[in-house]
Amino acid sequence: MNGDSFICICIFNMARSTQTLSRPRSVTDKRSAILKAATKVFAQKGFFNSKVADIAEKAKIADGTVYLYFKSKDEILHSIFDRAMEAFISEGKTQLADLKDPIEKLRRIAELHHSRLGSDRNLAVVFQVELRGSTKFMREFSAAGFADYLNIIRKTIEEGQKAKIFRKDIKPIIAAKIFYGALDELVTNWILSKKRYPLAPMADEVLKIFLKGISAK
Amino acid sequence: MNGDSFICICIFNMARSTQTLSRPRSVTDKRSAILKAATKVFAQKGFFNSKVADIAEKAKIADGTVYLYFKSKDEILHSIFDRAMEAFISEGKTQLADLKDPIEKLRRIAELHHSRLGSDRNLAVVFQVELRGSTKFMREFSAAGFADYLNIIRKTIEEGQKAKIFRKDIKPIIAAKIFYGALDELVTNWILSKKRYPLAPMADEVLKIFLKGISAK
Amino acid sequence: MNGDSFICICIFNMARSTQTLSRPRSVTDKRSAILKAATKVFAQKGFFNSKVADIAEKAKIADGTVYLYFKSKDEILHSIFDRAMEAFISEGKTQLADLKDPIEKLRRIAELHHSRLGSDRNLAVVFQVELRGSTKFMREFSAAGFADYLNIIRKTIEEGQKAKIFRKDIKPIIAAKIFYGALDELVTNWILSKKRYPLAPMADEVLKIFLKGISAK
Amino acid sequence: MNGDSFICICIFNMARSTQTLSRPRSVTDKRSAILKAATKVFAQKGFFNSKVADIAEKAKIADGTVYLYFKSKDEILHSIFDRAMEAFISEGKTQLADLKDPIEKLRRIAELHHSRLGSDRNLAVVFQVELRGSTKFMREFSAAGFADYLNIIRKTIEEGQKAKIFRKDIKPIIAAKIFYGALDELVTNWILSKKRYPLAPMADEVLKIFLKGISAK
DNA sequence: AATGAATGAGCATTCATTCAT
DNA sequence: TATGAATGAATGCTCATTCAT
Repeated sequence: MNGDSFICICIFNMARSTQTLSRPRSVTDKRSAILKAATKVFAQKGFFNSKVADIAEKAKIADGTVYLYFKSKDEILHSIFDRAMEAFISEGKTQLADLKDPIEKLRRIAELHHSRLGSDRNLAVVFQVELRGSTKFMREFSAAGFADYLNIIRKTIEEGQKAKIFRKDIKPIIAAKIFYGALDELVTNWILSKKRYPLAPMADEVLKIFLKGISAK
Repeated sequence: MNGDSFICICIFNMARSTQTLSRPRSVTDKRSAILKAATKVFAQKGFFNSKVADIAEKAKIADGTVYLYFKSKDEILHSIFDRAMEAFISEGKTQLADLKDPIEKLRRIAELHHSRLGSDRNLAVVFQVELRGSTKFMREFSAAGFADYLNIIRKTIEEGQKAKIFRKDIKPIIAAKIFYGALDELVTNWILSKKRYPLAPMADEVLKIFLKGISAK
Repeated sequence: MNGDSFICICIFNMARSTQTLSRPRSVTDKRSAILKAATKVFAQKGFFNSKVADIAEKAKIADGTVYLYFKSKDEILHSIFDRAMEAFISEGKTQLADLKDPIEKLRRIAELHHSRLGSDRNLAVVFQVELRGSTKFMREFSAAGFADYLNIIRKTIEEGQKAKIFRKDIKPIIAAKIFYGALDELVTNWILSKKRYPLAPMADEVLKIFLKGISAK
Repeated sequence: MNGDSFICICIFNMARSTQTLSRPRSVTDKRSAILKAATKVFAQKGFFNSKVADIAEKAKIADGTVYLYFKSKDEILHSIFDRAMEAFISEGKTQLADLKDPIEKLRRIAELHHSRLGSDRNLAVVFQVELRGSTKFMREFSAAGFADYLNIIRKTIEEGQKAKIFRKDIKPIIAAKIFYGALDELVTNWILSKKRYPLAPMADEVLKIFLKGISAK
């Protein structure tokens, strides 16, 4: 299943890049500008309270132009997710490729999770808050990249079990969700907090508990 | 004039209480019916896509009647949260009152968390999905009952640390968030899953990992 | 202030007494209370911005009770006009009855016009502003008591013409409108002015100009 | 104050015309079309009973388009008044500029007043009836152009007094209101009358009486 | 007569989307 | 491609009126 997903993503990336490369740079730039503007606007006002006109203004284009790049307001939200998730998973795989130790892998995942979202607050807000504003989106979200992400964690846990580093009495898929949930909650708290603090160090706290929690010793 | 008013008010109050006593059921029922209907509608369509008319229809009342019990559509969402959170925390405190062992307390919290949400899917959807659709609400949410909830967990962890059952090198407030995040993620997954499975057993999985993770041994 | 109102009501009741006597006192009182409350509310907020509930509250009765005395919100406005106009014309006729000199009659009319409206600001506001908010009402208004009022003035002018006191080259009906318009405008100005000054003395100014204007000399 | 207003109006007109000229004709036309349609609709149904949709329909545009030109239904009413009053006063000043004799000036004012309103019944209805439907508007109305108008009349009367043509025992500002009130009442009567007759000749009747009334002789 | 909870028609305004230029 | 004026469907909320008690 993991293999499948991997292939899937690869194909997807290829398809994407083909598309992207064949377009003049300005096209990509404008598309990017819209996504960036939308991320900011959605983060500030929320998806439902954001007007397409706000996005267009922030992207310094006319309202109608948005529709040359996206079919609808909904699609913009999707694209934000797609683009970020794609980059995220792709970078995750790259970073995990040279690691063997499951513990190190989980550490890398946690660090990546928090450093990524911690470095782009707007994106984080959209991920933690806006993407969850509708069951409709959540299902698609869940079905798409998110499942891939969970699978990477799950496989790592399974590897650890095979290597007798991790307990065998835990279910890898559930443990993966627990791991993800813990990381996720800290991001959400970070976003909603009035205090501004670095997110990255939080990853350690999760690891401290989770790794001991699933340790075979 | 003062005397008159006084009598007036007395009569008025009496009238009120008579009325209220003879009617409490219908008033309460109607309010409840609206909340129940709204929970269902919000769970199905999402808050922003739900019309007040939908709620009224499901509650079998006229549109305008909704506004005799709630000031706005927003207030309905708030009330759903308030009522559920209040009941949740109140029951939590009751159930924890007779427990001494921090481990048992955390177990009880986890079980309660999952059994409560697991027994009312609509409410769970609203909690997991709709309440997070806006930073605005999330902040209020966070500021209100949610903080109480986290505090209960945090204190329990602190107790465990004092009793030398739990590790001292973890920060209770962060550990509390991790615990909550883990439980929460399983609820979200349960909601979004196409498969229908009981939520309650998931609590054990969280406990298995978390308790070992924070154990002093 | 309480005393004033009381006298006011007494006068009013006397005028109405034919109708009124056949009804139990409480009925009349409640009807009056509603009209008084409505006059105040309409004067403050304007007819269209006034709620029936506001009127009921000010009259210290239940919303529904209003409809035991008036068929609709519109009818309340009508009744305010009818009652006041009736009282006004009736008093006018009484006061003019013992006068022979057309000049004295016009003087009496002008004084009455300004003293009446000048002594009840709320009523004046309703008369000058609210009653004119709809052509629909204006036509009925025009058709009803207002025509009577104009006729009294017109006849007086005609008398003066016959007595060779007033010019014959003016059309009585138009002169009557001019006289009325002049008086009316001063009332409107008085109402809208931020300054508070007595209205009654204004009548003299109108008379000074108008009487000379129509004088035969 | 009169001088100031004059300059003010001039500047305003210049600014207006610059703007207007730089816009494509269609923009101006659409704005005008809305105002014209609104005047008609308000005249027929009254402001509060008119729907924005009615105006849009009559102007042959979509409902939403109204809001590209006006911020609210209220603003439409204001604009009708502003535009008409501006044109009215501006034309009045022009026409009075070459006249010296105060009597001639008053004659011109009266004629202009009646010929203007007499030539656009819908506008007249809005002016006489709708604009007076709320104290709120009346105050603004009174504060704005209306005061200018009264001042023009007042100054003319003062000139006449200085020239010893008019009586010195009348207060110019009150006389101005009387003159205005007389003209105004005839307009209102004309509007409400079921008979259709020319309004303009009425001006003479007012002049006949008023000029004799304030004459020094 | 009196109440006031319930009704439901009614409407200003917004904003995603389209399309003529 | 890009524009932005125009569209018109969509909806939360109000409030005059009714009616069961």
